[in-house]
Amino acid sequence: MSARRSFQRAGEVARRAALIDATKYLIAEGGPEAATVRAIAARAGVTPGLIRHYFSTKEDLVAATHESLMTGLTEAAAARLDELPDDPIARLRGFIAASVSPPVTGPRAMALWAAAMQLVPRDAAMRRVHAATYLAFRERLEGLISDALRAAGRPVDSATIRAHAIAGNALIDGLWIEAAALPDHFFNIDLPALALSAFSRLLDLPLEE
Amino acid sequence: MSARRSFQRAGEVARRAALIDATKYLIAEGGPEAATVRAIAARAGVTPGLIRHYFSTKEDLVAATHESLMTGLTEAAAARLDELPDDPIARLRGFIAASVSPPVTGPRAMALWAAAMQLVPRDAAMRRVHAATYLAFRERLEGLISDALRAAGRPVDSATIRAHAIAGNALIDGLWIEAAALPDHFFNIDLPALALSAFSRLLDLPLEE
DNA sequence: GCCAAAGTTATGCAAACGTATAACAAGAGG
DNA sequence: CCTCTTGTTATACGTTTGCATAACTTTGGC
Repeated sequence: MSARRSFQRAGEVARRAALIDATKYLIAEGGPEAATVRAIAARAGVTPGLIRHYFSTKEDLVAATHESLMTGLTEAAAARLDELPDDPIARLRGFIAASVSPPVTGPRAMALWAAAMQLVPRDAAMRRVHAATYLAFRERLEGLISDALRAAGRPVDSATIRAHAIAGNALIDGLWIEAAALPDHFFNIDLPALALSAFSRLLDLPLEE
Repeated sequence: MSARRSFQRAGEVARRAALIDATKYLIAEGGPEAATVRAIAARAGVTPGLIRHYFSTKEDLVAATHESLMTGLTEAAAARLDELPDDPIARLRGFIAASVSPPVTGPRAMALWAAAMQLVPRDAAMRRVHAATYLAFRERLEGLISDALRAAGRPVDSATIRAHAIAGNALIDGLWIEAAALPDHFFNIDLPALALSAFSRLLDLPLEE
């Protein structure tokens, strides 16, 4: 009786990805309290015990989920970079526009991000992941800004560039957060155009088409 | 033995307020998962059963808490505006600086804000409250920007001012969120100075001292 | 001063939580 | 075809959770 459930081995990368995806889905859909080990396992098509086999604790899984989300957002913004020409200004323009366009914008990413931010102030692992991913994005932006200014024959002072990257990063973050939180109010606003216009004045460097 | 604990009747309004305050404190300090009925009751100086006497369910209490929080934040922000001097540029400068300074900055405010934001995408009531408070803040900023530009003898185009307010609001939000989330990376950065510098370029209007 | 109403406490319970441990079975190596 | 490894399931434990219920105690009205 009670035949043991049959299964297939999926390998570490696939299983970790499945568990992280399930966690993302559940948090986005029902908040962190909906992402119980049992619900995550059920959605990933495995039994709860397997979570412990790949993540030493649930906190680990949540931290890995946040890392996946943040790197995913950064990659989404940078994905089109390779398709762009070598022109540094066009590259900066594409990066900014992609950062405030779908799929980065969208209530799903927002809910996940907000859930993670709530843990950052008091969970050391989450803080570490967040610091690393935040800085990765900012340094990417900083490099693009530096290249663009240099190409425009502008002096490149590292402290100034750093300040530009911090402010620019904050501008991007604020824009996509607010747009995702209130889609109704931003539906008819051209967010990329607004972001590029603001960046142009921020850097005193024309970025609009 | 085990003498029953003595108590005083406090009335509905006082008890409800005490329970809501306790919930706020606990969520700010330890996140929603720290706000258990037992912890809330302990902090409010009552026993857990009393919560059920004033709120039919814990969800009721949490909803009442968020409503209290949001309206409180709006009132606090509005109150600050009246303390600023008459000079439009000084008013704008003071508003920006205050928006990226304590107590707005700080992990406590961040945790509360993140807890609320996380509910916005899937809770209609929260979305309504958030929209109202966000727009109230943005319109204040828009008015201050408009006054400052007018005082500087600059043309005031309403569409442009609106875009400036959206971008400025995003910049402020992004800055205080990131500073609150990663205090270690921002503790030696003069956030008000950075914000004012960025705003100066954004508006092409000198705001620094 | 007593009585009824209601505010408050005390106790208990069923369910769900994260985690630990052991049994099993699938798939690769020989 | 067999065997060993380990990915995976199954079961269980202790804790904590939200909630229900009954007992008690304060307070205001008569």
